[in-house]
Amino acid sequence: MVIVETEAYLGVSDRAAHTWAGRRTARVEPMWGPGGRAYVYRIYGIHHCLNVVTRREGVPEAVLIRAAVPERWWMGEKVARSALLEASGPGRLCRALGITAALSGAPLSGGGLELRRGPGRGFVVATGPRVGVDYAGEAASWPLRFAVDGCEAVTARRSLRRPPAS
DNA sequence: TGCAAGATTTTC
DNA sequence: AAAATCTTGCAG
Repeated sequence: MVIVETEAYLGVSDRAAHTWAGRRTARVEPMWGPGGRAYVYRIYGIHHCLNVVTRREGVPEAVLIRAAVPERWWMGEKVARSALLEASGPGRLCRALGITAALSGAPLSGGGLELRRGPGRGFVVATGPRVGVDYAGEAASWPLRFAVDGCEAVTARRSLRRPPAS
């Protein structure tokens, strides 16, 4: 799959982050570990969400993976609409990839998960506020969501903006 | 030990 | 627009 939508969560100063104000519980422990590992949590009792821990040990920042598309579609081939949207949304993405909380803390290479640089091809990255964090006060308006502009598998496209024309 | 709320998805 | 569904975190 090729990741097409992400959100950043900025450690202890980000009210929308699970590690806001230095929270450190068993659930978020992988966030506090070294980068390059997964942080997976269950949400609403039903779904799972996958994050990539990004910083060094002790700095709990991560990127939430919200949507991905099949490589074949990304390379221009046609795929069924159901397949295109199979990993659209953080919960569906985890279900499509078989990711559960059991993988929280696992390395993103060699540990059952494989994350690598995708085929970058002159796409436009749109930005906007993060989804579902209205409770986070000012942080709710921070433009920390990033997505491939115009991609149908990207969620909540209404709130996304293209970068200023160059 | 109990309860309110949630980084969502699906259906009415 | 609202339910489904249950874990986490915090209060007591």
